Amino acid sequence: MVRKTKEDAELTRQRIIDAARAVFLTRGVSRSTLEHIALEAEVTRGAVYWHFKNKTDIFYALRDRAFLPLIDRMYDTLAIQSDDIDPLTQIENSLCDTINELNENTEMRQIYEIMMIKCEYVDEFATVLQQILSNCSNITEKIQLAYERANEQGMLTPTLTPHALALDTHLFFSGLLHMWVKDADGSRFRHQAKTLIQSHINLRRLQAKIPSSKY
Amino acid sequence: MVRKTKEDAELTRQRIIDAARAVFLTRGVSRSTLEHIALEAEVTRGAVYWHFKNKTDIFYALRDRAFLPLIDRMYDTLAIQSDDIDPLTQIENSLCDTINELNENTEMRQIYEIMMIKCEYVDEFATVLQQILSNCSNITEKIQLAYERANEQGMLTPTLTPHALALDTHLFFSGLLHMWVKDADGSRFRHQAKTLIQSHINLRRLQAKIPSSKY
DNA sequence: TATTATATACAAACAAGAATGTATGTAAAC
DNA sequence: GTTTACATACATTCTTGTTTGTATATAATA
Repeated sequence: MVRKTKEDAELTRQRIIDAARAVFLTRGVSRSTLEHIALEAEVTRGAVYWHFKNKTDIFYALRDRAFLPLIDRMYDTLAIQSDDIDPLTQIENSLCDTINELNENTEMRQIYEIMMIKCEYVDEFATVLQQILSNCSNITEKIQLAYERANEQGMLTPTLTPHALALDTHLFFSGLLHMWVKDADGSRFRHQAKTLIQSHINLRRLQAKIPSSKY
Repeated sequence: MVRKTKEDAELTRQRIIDAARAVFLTRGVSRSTLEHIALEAEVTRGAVYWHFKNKTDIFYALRDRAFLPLIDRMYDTLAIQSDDIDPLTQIENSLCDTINELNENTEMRQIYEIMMIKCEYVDEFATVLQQILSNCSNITEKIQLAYERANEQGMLTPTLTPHALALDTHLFFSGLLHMWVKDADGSRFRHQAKTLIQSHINLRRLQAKIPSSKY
């Protein structure tokens, strides 16, 4: 046997990554061995070592396949400036879109779960955290710009500055993502994630003046 | 040597727990061995095995020493009903108080860091997550009650229901805690945590009607 | 109170199994 | 013919749990 074509080799590589995802998810990154992964991928450790330097290398491959794309996507949808859609709805859509993707894309959902609650951020992994933080900063900036646009259009509560609103939104969404992931059975957060996002954004919309005494 | 008094034994037990905290923090829970912990505590593995069943047992001891107390404290400060302090300020104080405690109490801060980014929630640890989620639910309920009181006193924006507001606050604070922990150098979130909390609460306060055209 | 028995609080040694990385072998693609 | 894409075998290191040993605090007893 052995000595597959280039296409076959790429296929085994993907099989190993997929296997790693499954194994990481159930055993956590640290307790997963290359033997586990190889077994799941139906290859030997030899194949794994051929395609990857070590477990960390596989972890990074996993991250690149899902974590970064989703962040990029969020970044892009926020950066669009359109006259058709108001900035607040744009933020709302962007957040909802991310939740949607997690709902529909099993791979992405599982990788997020691994990175959030099945990985210890020490040594080689510590840098990953900083990268995530950095990406978050960029997103927050984009959100702030959207709030500024909303403000210029007079749609925003005057209570807080766009900067403060953006930070608050960022923290809200961070919390939501964490809870969304941890809420495995969906009873607490997953089923109402979109409602939560809508509420969060609505709180920022300038309310039509309600005549105080009428009604 | 050996055969210390009961007090001496309790002291070594504490030394082991403290050592575990230091080791977990730098190496992560999975990569920490009982040998590491014993070395840090200046005892042998024999002592560790005398006081604890295994590593998981030590982890739970750590959690009980800091994680649960802080949650309880938050719960208690939220549950107080006083006429002296308005409910919104009460929520604000409760959140700020928690952040304060993390700032001042190194042990608590480190244990939170371990539990948030240096631990993999699989197998024996998976249940811990569910317990945390459950505690969070209780806290959210208390926050909701406070918002309801604020509402009755007419201090609340009518935009959202107390329930929705409480969920939003919970998610905000979850996100803040996560970012606070990850922001090790303090440049992004730690230094402005209280400002963020104030902003978050201010957004809920019913604004004095601003004459729309004057200035 | 003095003596003895027993349980305590560890240290040290041991045994066994994992896990890792590397080295070697090999058949087929190029 | 050479390189690729693995499988197999090997050596080493790490960890863990258990077992054994032991000095002494403490309780029991006389």
